Amino acid sequence: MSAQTTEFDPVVILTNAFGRAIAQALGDNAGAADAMIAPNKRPELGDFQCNAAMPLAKRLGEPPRTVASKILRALEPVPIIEPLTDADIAGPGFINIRLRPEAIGELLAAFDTPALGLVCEGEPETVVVDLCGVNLAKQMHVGHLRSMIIGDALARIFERLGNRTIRQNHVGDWGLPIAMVTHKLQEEVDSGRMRLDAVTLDDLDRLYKEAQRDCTADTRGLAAARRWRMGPKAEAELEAQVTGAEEALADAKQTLLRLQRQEPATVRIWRSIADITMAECLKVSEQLGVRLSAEDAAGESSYAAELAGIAEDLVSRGVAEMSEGALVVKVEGLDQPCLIKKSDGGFLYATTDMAAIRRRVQQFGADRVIYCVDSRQSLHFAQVFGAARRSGYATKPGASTPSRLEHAANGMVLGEDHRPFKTRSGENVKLADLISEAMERAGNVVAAKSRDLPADEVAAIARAVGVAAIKYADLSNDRIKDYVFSFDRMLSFEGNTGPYLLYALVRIRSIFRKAQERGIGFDRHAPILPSAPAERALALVLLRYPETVRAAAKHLEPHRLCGLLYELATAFSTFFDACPVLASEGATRAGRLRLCDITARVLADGLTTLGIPTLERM
RNA sequence: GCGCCCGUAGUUCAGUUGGAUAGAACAACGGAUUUCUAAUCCGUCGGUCGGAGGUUCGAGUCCUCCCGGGCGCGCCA
Repeated sequence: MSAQTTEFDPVVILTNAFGRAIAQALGDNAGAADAMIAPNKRPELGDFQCNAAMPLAKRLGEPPRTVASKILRALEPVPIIEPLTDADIAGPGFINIRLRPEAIGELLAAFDTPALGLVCEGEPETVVVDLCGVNLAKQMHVGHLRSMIIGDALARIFERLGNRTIRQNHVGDWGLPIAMVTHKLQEEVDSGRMRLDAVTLDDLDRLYKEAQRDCTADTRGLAAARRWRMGPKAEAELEAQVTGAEEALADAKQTLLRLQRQEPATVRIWRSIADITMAECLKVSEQLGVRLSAEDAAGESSYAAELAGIAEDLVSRGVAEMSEGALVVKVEGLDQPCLIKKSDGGFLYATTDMAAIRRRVQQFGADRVIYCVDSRQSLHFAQVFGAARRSGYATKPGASTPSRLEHAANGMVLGEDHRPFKTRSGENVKLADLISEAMERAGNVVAAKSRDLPADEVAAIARAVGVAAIKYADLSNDRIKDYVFSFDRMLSFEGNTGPYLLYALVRIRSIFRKAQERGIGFDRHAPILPSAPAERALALVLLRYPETVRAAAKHLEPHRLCGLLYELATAFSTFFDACPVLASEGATRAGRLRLCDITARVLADGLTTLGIPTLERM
């Protein structure tokens, strides 16, 4: 497949050519040696380099430069490169490779298709992406930000590569904490203090915290008061608190039972809580340009009816066993087993996750399930994945091996003080507030820089710039690491930021607008003849696009694509500065226009693949 | 106590399967605009890659130990 004449990726062409040369020169001794072709570390020496001679030399017991020389003698002519001689062997045995100038234009022309080199390889897979994970009755905060942004980007990357994706929002909508707040809201409504149709998410957030507090008995405080003889008044107060908490907890448990029995009055309250929370969640998704719909929500409640059956199934097949009164599934390689059922008969979130895996793999047909969740859950997922594989829930009907279950763990969002991102008073920052602040700040900058644009367009630009800033700042960092959130840095519009990428794109758009104004036509088949260093450099970055998208998918790392797009924007900016497009003439102008067009399409495609909005002007 | 993750320039971050002289950006300083958006470009300055051993022709990358930071560790979700 890679030997097609339409191949545009010089790495692939060189890998094949050098692979054949290695096999011919060194025979079986070389085995299936990789040609180790890479972009040249030192551009002044060449465009690419072959690093294969050194490891082969070790295996063959010959000096590496001798091996390199043999490879070169066995190398059949490669049309895209300048002829190689021993003079191109450098250092311990690097082979420096330089593309012919015309070849770069030809490769780029082969790359210049609507698909931009990204065709589906092999069978498309069904990929389930678990993202967002919002909890009922709680404001969304920065903790959800990364899961949503990274999850959406990964889903888009898989879609771009031709796979079928299913987004799943594993909503925390079940269990005792939800019952607590349901009960609390019921009390507020019953007493007439609140009207169900006027409840806001802020109200729920407050009630949630109050319910938590109501249900937490201060038994340690009471014990301490008795031990230190703090007086009858203090003891009585604490006793009343503990009694009250026990009652509240009992009420909550009753509410949970009523929910499980689907009692209409209780379900009505719960449904309101769910509706209010999900409306906010979808609003935030929409603002951020995260593709997440109401249909993608599969809450814990949707699995509740399956849990008992799962426990029975696991016991009957000998997968689960009793341990210290609880039902567990032991997982090879882990000290702690996966807890399926508490000694009091209740189920845990691991049980729900097992049910989710079963549905995703066996019902949805997932070949891969990717969890975009906080890295703190890594032990939990190791347990659940292990238990799911053991139980067969992770295996598609008729398949012989389990589907791939992967935790795309993300680090935390930190404030500039390197502590978890909070408000000054120590509260979680509401995601809605964070987004509106980004847009407001972006609006200030846009209004200051783009005075000649109409007000409504400025507002639209500000929204796009704010979202691009937030999302690019998140995506361009290594997913696994904590990252430091800074409005000033992400909106500075300088350096490695979302706005910088957008700026590169709008500058290209502007060239084409000007071209049209001046009656300069665009020939999308014009020969590309990169002669200036900036043109060569830009072309070589463009050719790396498809492989970079694939690498981002392979490693579940969107920041690889961010890095390439930043390099592309930088290469274009340098080109823009050094190579006049419209002021040039003839073939040069036509070729440069086409180079601009391809650059704009790759930039836009890359940004869209990451879920970052694009712009015509800014 | 056990486990996982992280440690790279003053700051924020890249660094591909182990490949040449570890790269950007910000900050600081100096330049560039009668020309397509200067929200830009070019240059200068800045590093014992947490430390010590080891494997290797070659280590930021792999192994061992140590230091520092974060997170997690059966009946919460």
